[in-house]
Amino acid sequence: MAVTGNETDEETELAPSHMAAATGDMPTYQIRAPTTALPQGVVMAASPGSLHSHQQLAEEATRKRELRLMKNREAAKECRRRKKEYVKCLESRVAVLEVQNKKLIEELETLKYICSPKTD
DNA sequence: CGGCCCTGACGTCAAAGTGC
DNA sequence: GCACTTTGACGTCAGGGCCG
Repeated sequence: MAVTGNETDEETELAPSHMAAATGDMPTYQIRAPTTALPQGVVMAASPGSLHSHQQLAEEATRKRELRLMKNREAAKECRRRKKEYVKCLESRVAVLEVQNKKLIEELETLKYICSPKTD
């Protein structure tokens, strides 16, 4: 997956694509998986182009709807899974940055002390 | 342009938590 | 123990983006 030039090493984390559009600087966590096999129980349409009665058309519509709902169900699960992963990723990054920030503050205090003029 | 995928929003449900 | 609230997972819909 090609991430558009975000150079910081730790910036491989995921971000919602539409949020990325909003903020303009976050990589996407949307990963287009290769088209997966249909879950069990899915039967593909039969005989396109054959004559259809009203009932057949209705059944076809129902079948299509159920197939769409099932696919969307799976997509929603996957979407939530990725989102949780993304949040975890952000949380761990926050933890790292907090430690880093603390160290920098300590370093600053040390340098201030070293550089301060001695008054006695 | 139609079909498909992704995801935010919303409603529902069950389990866990809380105050009484 | 019970009523109420919170939390997490789920299914569905709507709408935008992508691709052939």
